[in-house]
Amino acid sequence: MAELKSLSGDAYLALSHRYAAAGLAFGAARGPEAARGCGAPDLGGDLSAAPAPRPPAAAAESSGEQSGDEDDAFEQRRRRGTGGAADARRRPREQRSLRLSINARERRRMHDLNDALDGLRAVIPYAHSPSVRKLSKIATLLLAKNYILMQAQALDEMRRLVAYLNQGQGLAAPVAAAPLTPFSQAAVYPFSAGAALPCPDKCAAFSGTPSALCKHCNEKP
DNA sequence: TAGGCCATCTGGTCCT
DNA sequence: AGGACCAGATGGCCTA
Repeated sequence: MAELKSLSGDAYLALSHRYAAAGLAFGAARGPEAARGCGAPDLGGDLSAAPAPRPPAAAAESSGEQSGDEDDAFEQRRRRGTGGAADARRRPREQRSLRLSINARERRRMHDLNDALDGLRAVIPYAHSPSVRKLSKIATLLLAKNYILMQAQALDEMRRLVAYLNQGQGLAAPVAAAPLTPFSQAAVYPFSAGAALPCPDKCAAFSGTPSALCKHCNEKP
């Protein structure tokens, strides 16, 4: 997991593939179906599967129904008098109904959160095959963060490349370069007109390392 | 069996 | 007052 936290953009694809294909660190042998037997309601299971069976405590869901477990827990709290200050002012029946509605709301909220996480998983490039275990919540977030960083890095590199190409074609003037640069290139235009430094120097001037996207950077000296 | 991951319940806090 | 959000506690399921 630590590797996800410090992952650079460059390493993202390789790692995401690793997680997807091998399921490293997330339990390779765990199939998508096996992963969620656990009380995981609808969203707990894999995205396309039918809702997994629920445990008794979860069966009531938002219907406001009470399970036996929840009844017991409620009774225990009532006897202990740990219902909270607001509850203490209410009649038991009222307390209970309020508690149920709060629980249902919280359940809904968590389901919405899980929906959003599923949406995030859907757009993160990693293997979505049925044989691959679903990303955990934390892995989803970390992978998404690294994916964003990687995209930003690629975008930055593309900008530099476009700027370089424009200059090489004698289009160094910002006005002439504008049609080739979809973003506000003028503000970050890397080279002054007429500056004819060797390519690796130019690339290195902005990233500190030669660009992988620049053919000159990859040329043998 | 331990550890990871998860859903749910719960009380507290903040906001409208 | 009611709803949203949060974090801690608890218990279930699964894998190594």
